[in-house]
Formats: sequence, C-alpha cells, structure tokens
Amino acid sequence: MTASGSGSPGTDRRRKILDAAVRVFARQGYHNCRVSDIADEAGVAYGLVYHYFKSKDQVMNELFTERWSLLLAAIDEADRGSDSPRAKLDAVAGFIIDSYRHDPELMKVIIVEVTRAANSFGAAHLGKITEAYAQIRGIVEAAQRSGEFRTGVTAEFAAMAFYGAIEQVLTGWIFGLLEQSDESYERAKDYVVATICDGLEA
Amino acid sequence: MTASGSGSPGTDRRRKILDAAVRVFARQGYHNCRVSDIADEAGVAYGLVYHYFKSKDQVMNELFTERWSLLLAAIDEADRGSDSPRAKLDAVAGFIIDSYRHDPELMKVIIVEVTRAANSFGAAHLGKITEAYAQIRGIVEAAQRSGEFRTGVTAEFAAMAFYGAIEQVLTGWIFGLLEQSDESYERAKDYVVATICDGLEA
Amino acid sequence: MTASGSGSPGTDRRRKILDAAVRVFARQGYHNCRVSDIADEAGVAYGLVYHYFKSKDQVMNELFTERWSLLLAAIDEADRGSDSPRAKLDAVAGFIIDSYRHDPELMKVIIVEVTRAANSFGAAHLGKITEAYAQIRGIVEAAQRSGEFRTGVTAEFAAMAFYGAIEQVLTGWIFGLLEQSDESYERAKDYVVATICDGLEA
Amino acid sequence: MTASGSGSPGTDRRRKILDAAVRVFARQGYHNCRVSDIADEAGVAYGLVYHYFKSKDQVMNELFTERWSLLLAAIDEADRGSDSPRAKLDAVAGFIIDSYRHDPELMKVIIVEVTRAANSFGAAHLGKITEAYAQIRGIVEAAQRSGEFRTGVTAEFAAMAFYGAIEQVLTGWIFGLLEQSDESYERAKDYVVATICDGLEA
DNA sequence: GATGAATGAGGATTCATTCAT
DNA sequence: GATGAATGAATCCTCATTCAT
Repeated sequence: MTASGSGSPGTDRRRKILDAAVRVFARQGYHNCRVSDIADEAGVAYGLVYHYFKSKDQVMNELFTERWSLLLAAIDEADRGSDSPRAKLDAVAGFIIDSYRHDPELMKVIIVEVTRAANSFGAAHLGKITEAYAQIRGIVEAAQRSGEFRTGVTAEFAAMAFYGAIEQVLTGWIFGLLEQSDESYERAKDYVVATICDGLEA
Repeated sequence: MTASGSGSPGTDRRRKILDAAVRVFARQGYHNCRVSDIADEAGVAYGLVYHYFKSKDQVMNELFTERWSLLLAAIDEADRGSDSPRAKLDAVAGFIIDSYRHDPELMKVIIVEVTRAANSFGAAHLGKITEAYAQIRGIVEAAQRSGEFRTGVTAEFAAMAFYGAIEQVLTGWIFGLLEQSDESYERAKDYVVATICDGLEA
Repeated sequence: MTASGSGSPGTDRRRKILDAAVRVFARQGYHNCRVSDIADEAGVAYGLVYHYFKSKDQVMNELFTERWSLLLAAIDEADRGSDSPRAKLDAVAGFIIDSYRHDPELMKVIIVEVTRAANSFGAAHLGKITEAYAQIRGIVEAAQRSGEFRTGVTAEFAAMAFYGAIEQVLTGWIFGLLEQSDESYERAKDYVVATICDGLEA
Repeated sequence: MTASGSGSPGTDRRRKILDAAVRVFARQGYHNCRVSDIADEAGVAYGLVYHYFKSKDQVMNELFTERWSLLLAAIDEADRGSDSPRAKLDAVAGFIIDSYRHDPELMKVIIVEVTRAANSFGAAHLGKITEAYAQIRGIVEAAQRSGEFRTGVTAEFAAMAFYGAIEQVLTGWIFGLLEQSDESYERAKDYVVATICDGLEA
C-alpha cells in the first residue's frame, strides 16, 4: 500500500502542494516566491493552490500549525513522564533537532519565516509559539521546586535560553555555518543540554 | 553648536531617513512598508530617499551594518581585556542587551529582518554575522585552553548557544512576552551568563 | 400530479438552476455572482450548471428570453383586441407591473442587467427588446390614425416615454424608493396610464 | 490660453484619465474594460491611474458625481425661478438632453452603469440619484398645490414617470434606436414635456 | 445525469524606482 | 538638493469552463 493510495485523490494533491511549498519557501523565502512557483514545484495547475487554500498565507499557516502541533505534543509527552528534568529537556531538544534532521526545509521555513517574524506570521501564531515556551518553563519550574535545578534564574528565563540555544543551532545549520551530519545532529542534542544544564564553567 | 549644525544639511536629512526607516521597519516589517512610508515618517519627499540611498534594501543594509559594526567592535573590545572569560561574556551580553534597551526598534529590525533571514538580508550579511559568532567562539576557545571552561562542548557550539540565548531573550521582549524594565534588562544580563556558565542544574 | 412530476427529472433540475439564478442575479448582480453561487443556491453540483447551460451568459439569456417572450405575447394580445388604445396601454402596463408583482427578482434582473446593458446583454437582445417598443408604438400609431390620440408627438417617441415611465416605476421599487404593496401595484398601473394619456396639466 | 494651460500639469493628466475613462466605459462597458484600456486611451502609464485614483471604481464614482452634481444644480436652478411648472420641467428635460448632446458617452455611462445598477454603482450613489427624483417631485408638488397640475397622480409618481420618459429617450439614442440629430434632440425636449404635461389622448 | 477537482487566462492593484522640474 | 509625478513590471487572486470519474 503506497502512501498515495491511502487517502483520497484530492488529499494527495493537497499534500503535494504543501510539500512543494515547503521546498519553495525554504529555497526562496516566503516573500521571494510566487504562488506559481509553488504550483510548478508541485506539478499542478496554478488555480489548484487556490482550490485547496484560501491564500498564500494560508499555505504557510497550515505548514506551521501542522508541524508546531507535533512539537507541542512532543514537549508535552516529554513532560508527562517521570524522567529527570535533564532527560525531559533532552527529549525536547532531541525532538526539535530530529525534526530538523527529518525535514530540514520545513524547520528552516518555520524558524526563518515564523518564529521570529514579529510583524507577520510570528504575530499570527504567537499563541502557539508561546505555548512551547510555557511548556519548557513548566519543566524548569518543576525541577526548581524539586531542588534539581537551582533557582538563581527564573524558569521563564531559563526556558527562553534553552529554546534560544536550540534555535540558534538550527540557524547555524540553516545558514550552513555548522557541520551537518548524523553525528553532528546527535552531538548537538547532548551539547545543548550539557551547556544549559551543566554550564560552561569548569 | 547644535547637533543638527554639526554636519551638512544633507547629512541631517540622511540621518533622519535612516532613523525613520528604523521606526517604520520595526512597526510594519520590511516587507509591509513602502518607501513612501519611510519618507512620510521622516517628513521628507518621496524621491529624497533615492537621493541618499540606492534602494530600499540599501537603507536596511546601512542600518544593519552601522549597528553590527558597533557590536563587533564591542565584542572585540571585551575580548581584548584581561578579564575572566565569564566577564568577557558578560560584557558581550551586556552590550547586546544595552543595545536593545537603548534602541529597541533598531535591534528588533536587526533580529527580525536580518539575523534569521536566511534568504534575504541574512544571506547578504552572513559574513558579518558570522564574525560575531567567531569572536564569541574565540572567547570560549581561549577559556577552554586556559582550563577555565570545560571542553565537553565545542567552542563553536557554545558560542551559538550563548548567542542564541541572548537573541531569544530579545525575541521575548520584541514579542512582548518578557517584562521590559530597566531592572529586567539588568537581570537578563546576569541570567544569560549564569545560565550558560553555571548551568541550570544544582 | 405535482409540478415536479410533470417533466423528466432533468427538466426539474434545469428549472431549479434557472430559478436559483434569478435569486442570485437579483441579490448580487450578474457580475458579482459566480456560477458556483448559482449551483449552491440551487442545491446542485457545480458542474451541473454546465450540463444544462453552455455558459453563465446562457443562463441569463434564457431567463430573459423566457420572460420577454411572455411580455411580447402579452402586448400582442393586448393589441389584438378591439379595446380602446387607452385600454390597450393599460393592459401593457398591467402585464409588466404584474410581472414584477409576481416575480420581482426576475424583473429586477431583466431591468437591471438587460434592458439598459448596452454593452452586454442589452446589445445581445436588442432585437427582442425593440420588438416591445415597436408593438407599443403600433398601438399608439393606430390610435393616432383613428384620432383617439393626438399626433403632436411621434408614436415612436410616445412609445418610449410610456415604456420608460413604467420601467422607472419598476426601478423605484427595485431600489426601494417607492412603496410596495398590492395597492401600490394596482395604483401604479392607473397612474402610468393616466399620466401618459391624460397628462399632468389641469 | 488653452484649457491645458489653466491648471497644474497634474490636473491635466488627471483630467485626461477621466475623459479617457468615459470613452472606454462607453465603448466597452465598465466590466469589459481593463484599467490598462483606460491608461492606453489616455496615453499614460498604467500606474498613473492609481496615482490619481484609488481604484477603477473610484474613477467611475468621480465621473458620476461630477456630472450628477451639475444635473442636481440645474434642476435646482430650474426650480428656483418663477416660471410655470411646465417651463421648469422643460428646463429639466432640456438640461438632461443637452447633457447627452454635449457628451453622449458620459451620459451613456451614467445611464447604463449607474442609474439602474442596483447592485453596484446605483446602490452606492442612491442618495444622489434620489435627490434628483425628489427635486422633480417638488416641482410637481408645487404645481399641484397651485392648481396648475391635477392631483390625480401623486407627485412622487409623476416625477418618476417624467424622469423615466427622459431616460428612456436617452436609452433609445444609446442603443441607436432613435434618430440622433440636433433637430431630434430639440424635438425630444418638447415631446417629453408635451407627453407628460398634455397627455397622449386627444 | 451528476459531481467537484483541475485548469489557466484574465485583471486589479501595489510599489520600487526613475526623472523632469 | 528636493520634490512628487510618472512608469510599468510583478504577482496575487478570481472564476468561467473543462473533464475524469
């Protein structure tokens, strides 16, 4: 059973357009691509994009929402277990980095076009973006209450630092500044957690 | 001698346009503003923007370059002294955060429109952006060589995490997610360094 | 035997589409409605409109032709009798006004989208539209020949004035400027004829 | 002193565009012309239309308002004198017909695209359109009060019939159904007033 | 007959940039 | 230097029509 056989034909085309949009947005940036670029990349007619999506914005929104929901679910899942706080943060970092490894173009689009785009998509999805920060903060807060994490830094702040460190690593990959290999990805997970949990000082 | 008297009249107008551009870019985003918005905000005629700048891009480029040079100089300066690595990182974080405190709109523009904009301004200024990371990495490397920082994490990576943590805090302010006050700004400096140098774990 | 049982099922659907088109054209105007609006209003699938009609234009053409034929027949019928010219004009005005009373939306569409649309439907149906004027002119001409109507005004001209007066009353109703009630409709018939036949002057 | 020398250069271009729009709207109809057709007809660049007007609608609105204001002023002027009611109506019919004679394309546009366009421009300008009817009604009302006009027909109704008769004559010219010559225009004025005031019956 | 996905031409609008004054 | 009118390429979105099922 092929993937394309598992849904209705319409669903397939819709999926094709979303996937094509990821590639085009990643390659050219949201503002530097035309709707026709997406259609061409998907191999469908121009108007079909508008058959499935209300606007170019809408395509982006859907890409973000789809992926970010998984992220939120993953953080939630990580938080739910009885692991140590460090293990939870490790799971979070792991999920985000694996997301990049699995689909670097999609994560590039999300990082580049949404999470910092304070005047456009970022503002539109602020609520969902904030949820991720809040969930991470929750992990830190619990760790501080249990005495596993020190309290010198507010949980809110620590969560931002942690998330920021991860996003910057992804940014390094996106810009081609950091080496990209399976090994690098794995190491990055450890490094983020080690840096944030252990600190740099000897 | 007034400030406006210190240069040629033309210089003043040019400055006025740059400052107006900061406000407009910050308020509406680069892509959502027209050249005429900048001119209106500056109180000058439409075409004058093109008298002083080759294009809309050029205005942005100049804003970035102007500010980022200061940042590079400040990191360089911090690195030059004989302070402890931690003190050096503290100086770096301090400069960036003070930059935001002093001109939040400009830093918003730089963070939102340049440093993550992999397909536009970010790519154009990649060299300069990278220089900052490299300088921070240099600070970490020296500390690792001297034994003040542990070597479990590569310096390159540590630099990214450190910078990412700072940028994320700025992002929090930009999105209105973190409290903004003189006290918050000061605390943020300490927190960033404490998080990265000491780690979160007790 | 119900109306819907009197024809083939296809005929019913076709009728449904025509009726729906009247409502949609009346509500939104020909240019502001999509073929899908008609289909939605009719409760049929998109493509079915194209099964029964060659184009969107064609739907309109059919609505006009259908109704206008009745109008021409009615005027002809009125003219055929041995009534006085005034009675004939009364019958004409009566038929048009009753048409509006019976199906205001259809008459709105015809008045608004066809009879004045010199660059679109009006031009396409000019022949049929003109027939109505000619028939009315015929009534006047005969009356002038018989001496019942004075000859100071050409019959052609009188016909236009008479028809224009009626259409303007309908326009008043269409725009919601004139009261609409059974009484108003009846009175309107008398008024049109009284105005045109007797004149306003005392 | 030429007309083009009497205003600013900007004003001239603006005027050129308006005049071109009249010709294009008259020739092709509002919906069948592109903004570029207007620009081409005016001999200016595409974007200049948008320099002077917010939208294609706006061009039409301005054409209507400009002309209709003159019409309202003319009716008002006619009403203000101490002439007989018949003379007043004669002045009104005269002004409208002369408007057509002077600029048939503009009047065609107004009649065809505005005064009957219940779902678009007609609705937008309903207030102004109604003002004309009201003014005519005022003339009739005064005549009825003075006993010069009979009261068998309401003034409101008589005004509609009178205006409708005129508009229909214009429609006849627009469609090429009625002869157009200086003599015809003059005769038409008399005929309209004669028909409405004297009536057709001998 | 019936459906609605697919097509793609058409057209309004935006806006960076140029240029005459 | 300063102005803002003029230019026209770029691109989103609409929607009539076709067609495979």
